Amino acid sequence: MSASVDNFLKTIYLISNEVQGVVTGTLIASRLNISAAAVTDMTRKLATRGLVNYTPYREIGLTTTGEQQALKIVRRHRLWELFLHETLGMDLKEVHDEAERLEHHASDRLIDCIEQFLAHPRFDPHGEPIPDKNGMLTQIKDAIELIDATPDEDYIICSIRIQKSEVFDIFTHYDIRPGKHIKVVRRFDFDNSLEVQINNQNILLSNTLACKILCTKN
Amino acid sequence: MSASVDNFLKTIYLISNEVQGVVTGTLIASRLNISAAAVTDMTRKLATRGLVNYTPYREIGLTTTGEQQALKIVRRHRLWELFLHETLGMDLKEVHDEAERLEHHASDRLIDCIEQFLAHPRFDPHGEPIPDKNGMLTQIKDAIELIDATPDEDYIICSIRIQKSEVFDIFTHYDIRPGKHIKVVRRFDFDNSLEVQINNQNILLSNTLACKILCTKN
DNA sequence: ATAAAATATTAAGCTTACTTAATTTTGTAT
DNA sequence: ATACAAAATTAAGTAAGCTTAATATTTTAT
Repeated sequence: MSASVDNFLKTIYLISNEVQGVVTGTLIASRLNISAAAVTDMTRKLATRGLVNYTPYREIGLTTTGEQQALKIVRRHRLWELFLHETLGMDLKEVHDEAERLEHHASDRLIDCIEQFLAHPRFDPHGEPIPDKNGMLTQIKDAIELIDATPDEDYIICSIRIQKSEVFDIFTHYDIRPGKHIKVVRRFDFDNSLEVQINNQNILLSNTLACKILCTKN
Repeated sequence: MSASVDNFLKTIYLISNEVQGVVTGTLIASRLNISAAAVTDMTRKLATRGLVNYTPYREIGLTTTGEQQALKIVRRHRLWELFLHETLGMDLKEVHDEAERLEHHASDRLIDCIEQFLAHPRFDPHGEPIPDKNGMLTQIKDAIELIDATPDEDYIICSIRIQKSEVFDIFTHYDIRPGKHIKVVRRFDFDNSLEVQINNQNILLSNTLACKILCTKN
């Protein structure tokens, strides 16, 4: 698979997994910064390869094989992002573009090495789930707000809701971010705030903050 | 620069740095697995870009700019090889092919991160010198055999001479390999063997073994 | 010195992944 | 129902990086 094909499949996958994600040619074109004509060309080609379902003038969709391929690229992308950020200390703003290129040029073997090195992470640094080798991903839709977590059980943070920079600073300060383990130690009913354990520290979180943290049972 | 151009310049550089390295079109073609015609095409193109010196039917050479470019790719290749082996635990046999692809697709920024992560290494896992950001490299020709090292001074292993597998096993066992720091603690004149310090251990090396280790002063 | 071998070049053509411009189809608003 | 806008398609063309086959030049061996 070429990088172009990879990106094409990945883009269709990502669009169709957005809310109201309708995969139109113009949308693909604008995401990939190519012309609509190029999209038609590629779509026809990938249809003959059995990777996309295509009827002229109709919506474009992935076949099962196509989706598997797309998930493989998404997996590669998210593992690279996490690795670049976590291991090599690259800034969150830098990792996307870098991963965008590396995802096409690492062998399966290297991707496995990275996954192992990172101890089989389930979420990338943006909180997006990382598909496993079989394309399975921990659904964010199974996630709950930390405020609803069962006390004393181990959770993993999936993502943190879009936030103002001051709120962002609090999370950064306590190193509260996707992938981290977290446990509710105590609930304070009088103001619905929580005492949580994370990074071997106990921290008090207001109700507002606790609602911003999405997590899944470990 | 495209990957094709990168590889072309790198190949010329590597050939011309071999013993009796005469850069002929057929040699380039066979190293890159492309036709001789493709080599002529590329050579003409790169000549107009000022990267190679070209006179039809004559030997091909790099301009100063071309050599700088080549050194940049060599640097990337060797840093990747070391990183894949050292950090991600990939086998020495696997790292070349992997680095061969990654070298073209990492940003300068990522390469710097990797270099920093590895603490500015001077040799790759095969013992080849890694060009620094300015294209300077620690010359192997400045290297001496460990047997000739001044006692109590700090040396860095550059490379280890081609060896039988049993000898290889000894070096592997004591983790004696390129990039490692080593110091001669004592010389035994009666059999020209050495006691050396490496990896916080003192080890006895026969004269035969000590002659296989090439090193430079730190 | 010259023929044969080795090497390099030229010419023509291919594939991939695009482009723009013109045309067709579809969806929508009245 | 129909006109129009939006979207998709087709047609023709481009650049990079190759290929093979034919041709030219250089090197080597006698």
